[in-house]
Amino acid sequence: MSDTFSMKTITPALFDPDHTLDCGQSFRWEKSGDVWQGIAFGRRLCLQKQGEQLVFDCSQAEFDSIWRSYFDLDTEYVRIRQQLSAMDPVLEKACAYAGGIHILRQDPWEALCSFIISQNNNIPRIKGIIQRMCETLGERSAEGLLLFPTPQRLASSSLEELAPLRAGFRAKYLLSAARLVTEGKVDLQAISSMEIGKARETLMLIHGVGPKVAECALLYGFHRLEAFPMDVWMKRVMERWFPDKKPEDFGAYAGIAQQYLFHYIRTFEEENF
DNA sequence: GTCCAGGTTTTTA
DNA sequence: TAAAAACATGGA
Repeated sequence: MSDTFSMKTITPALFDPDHTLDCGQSFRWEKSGDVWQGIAFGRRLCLQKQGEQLVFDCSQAEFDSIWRSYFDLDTEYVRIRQQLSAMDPVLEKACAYAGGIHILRQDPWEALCSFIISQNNNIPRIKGIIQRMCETLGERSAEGLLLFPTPQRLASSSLEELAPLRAGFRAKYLLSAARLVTEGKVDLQAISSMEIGKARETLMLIHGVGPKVAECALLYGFHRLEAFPMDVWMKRVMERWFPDKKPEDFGAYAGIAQQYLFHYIRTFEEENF
């Protein structure tokens, strides 16, 4: 954080980078000291809180063209939280607890790969595999930043070439994704505007993409806020607090409800309330 | 050594 | 069809 000239400071309503960048939706952000650092859409960003303010180490132009959208700063989370809170007392608590989380607008391809890797895996290892994937197959930007590998680069790799990633059985799933995407059988552009059932069906053409990974890709990669990933934690949430509810009962912002509840129960369990 | 990790595929009954 | 087991890897 040096050049004050290129700083962009904002005071967003309750947006919390700590919650947002460390809640298991993205895997290329690291915090050292008070500063978050990460790469997205070919740009690197340093970000830190200063009291109520949020300091972005970038120009106004870059903030407007990339980060405003990436951090989803124009979605009305205050209104959405009010709407969700009114639905249910537990959801109200989750909103109060985890309401600083925004659903990032990540690159669809990167999010898809990330959640293929996430299956039956833990977060430190997911981050490691993605890091090695970038080091092994990613190109460098003009500024020397390590970019996420393209589908084309991955599709032209053999299983042996992917061995250094130590992705285990997931390596063949990544290849399937890369091949179907480059062949156009899974058209990421088209998925963005598909009816959600059709979008799920299309993503699940990939060998190694089941309902949960498809749902994560839709929520975190395509910003489909009605998507509701049902993992082991969310199954506990549903059994314990919403035995008579189904994901679609949470409405158009089910995905946000899911993210808040996920964060809520995980902390809840860890701290042994 | 055993268990587990934001699941999916394959095998078995 | 539904329930187990297998799948790679590494940290606790």
